[in-house]
Amino acid sequence: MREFLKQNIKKHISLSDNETDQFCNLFHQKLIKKKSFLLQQGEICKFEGFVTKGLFRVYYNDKNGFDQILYFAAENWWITDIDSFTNASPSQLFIQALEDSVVLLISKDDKEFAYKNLPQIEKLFRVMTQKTHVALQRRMINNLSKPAEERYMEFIEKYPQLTQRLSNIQIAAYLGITNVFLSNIRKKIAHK
Amino acid sequence: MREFLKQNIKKHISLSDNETDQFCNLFHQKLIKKKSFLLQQGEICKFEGFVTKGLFRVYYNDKNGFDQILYFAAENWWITDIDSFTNASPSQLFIQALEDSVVLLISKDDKEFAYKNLPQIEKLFRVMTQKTHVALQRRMINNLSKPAEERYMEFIEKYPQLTQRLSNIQIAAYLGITNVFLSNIRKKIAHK
DNA sequence: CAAATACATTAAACTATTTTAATAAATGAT
DNA sequence: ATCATTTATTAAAATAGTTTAATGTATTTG
Repeated sequence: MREFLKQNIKKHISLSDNETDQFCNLFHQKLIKKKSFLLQQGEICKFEGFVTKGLFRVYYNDKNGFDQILYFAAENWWITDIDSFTNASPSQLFIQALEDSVVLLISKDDKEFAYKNLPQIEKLFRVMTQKTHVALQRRMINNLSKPAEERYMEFIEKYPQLTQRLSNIQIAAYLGITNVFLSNIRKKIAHK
Repeated sequence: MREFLKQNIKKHISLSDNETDQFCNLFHQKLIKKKSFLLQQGEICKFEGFVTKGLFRVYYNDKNGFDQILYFAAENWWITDIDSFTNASPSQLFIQALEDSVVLLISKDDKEFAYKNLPQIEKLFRVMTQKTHVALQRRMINNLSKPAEERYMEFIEKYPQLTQRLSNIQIAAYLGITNVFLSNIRKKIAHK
């Protein structure tokens, strides 16, 4: 369903229907089964994606085997490893479906084509990257200045629907704590 | 000295001399004395800046009075609170000179003017924002997956010149630890 | 140059978070 | 339906990092 993609684009910039169509036609749909990977550590990320159904986690697996989740992407979210994609360097990240999912993917060549031929697309990605960056900056401040309990409370408040769809293991990996410690936090909160 | 700015731009995109000049002429120079502020919490950030001399810290002061440094900006680095600047919202951040400094500033209106009249500027900021975002993403992974000692070692390795110019208090605030704990780490390292 | 302020180090007590391990409940696969 | 795997919880011991406070040294500032 490219409709969701079109709506999403128009949330960021104003774009003629014609240009919108041209751009959206560069995307190809792909189905990803639960637990399979859209990207694995060491691969070069060759796509930028838009989730139309399902849920992904984008994470880093450190040398102790510990997963650190950078972000989740459910319906209407974009996913890529922007580092690997833009620099054509081996990715440090995994992108895995946590549910049976559907994404619309655009290749690097087609994106370059869009930059050249659809002038507004440059603005679209400038604006989107800015927003993503602001979000990450806010999260960075949060992570560094607030204790885990507060971060957990804010997470379930901010993403109630996502909380339902995620295991506590995943939420802990996003918050940067162990699932054991998250369990303690939950117990403490429940007693209030 | 707009020369540094021009060189910096050409590191990101290719731009005609004419366009480069037009864009660079939109910047105004400002001198900032050591310890004074380019931006304070609560203000709306009305500029995007390029440091030609000196050193700044961009930081968040949390409710416990603890400083959390988002990044440093020395010569040839850009500074702004992109959140406050793009959304015209009150900033959560302080930007303070740690040395007597000089910056080139562009206002929001002039930047909008550039977006409209100098088509390549849209690309410039898309590319720069992408790079900034990649850097922050890498730092996020680092922060969450490595202990403070390792992060400190990597910091002094990656920014040896900056290390010389910064107090350990500032470095600790960047690493997200107390200066007391940094002192312990340094002692431990010295004994090796 | 003297006084005041900022900086770096150390120690001791404290708190947040991890690690390991065991158990029970929920979910998934054959 | 059954067996295996994943998930959530709990407890106990260990570790990373904070807090407070004291001390000496370096750096500013009047």
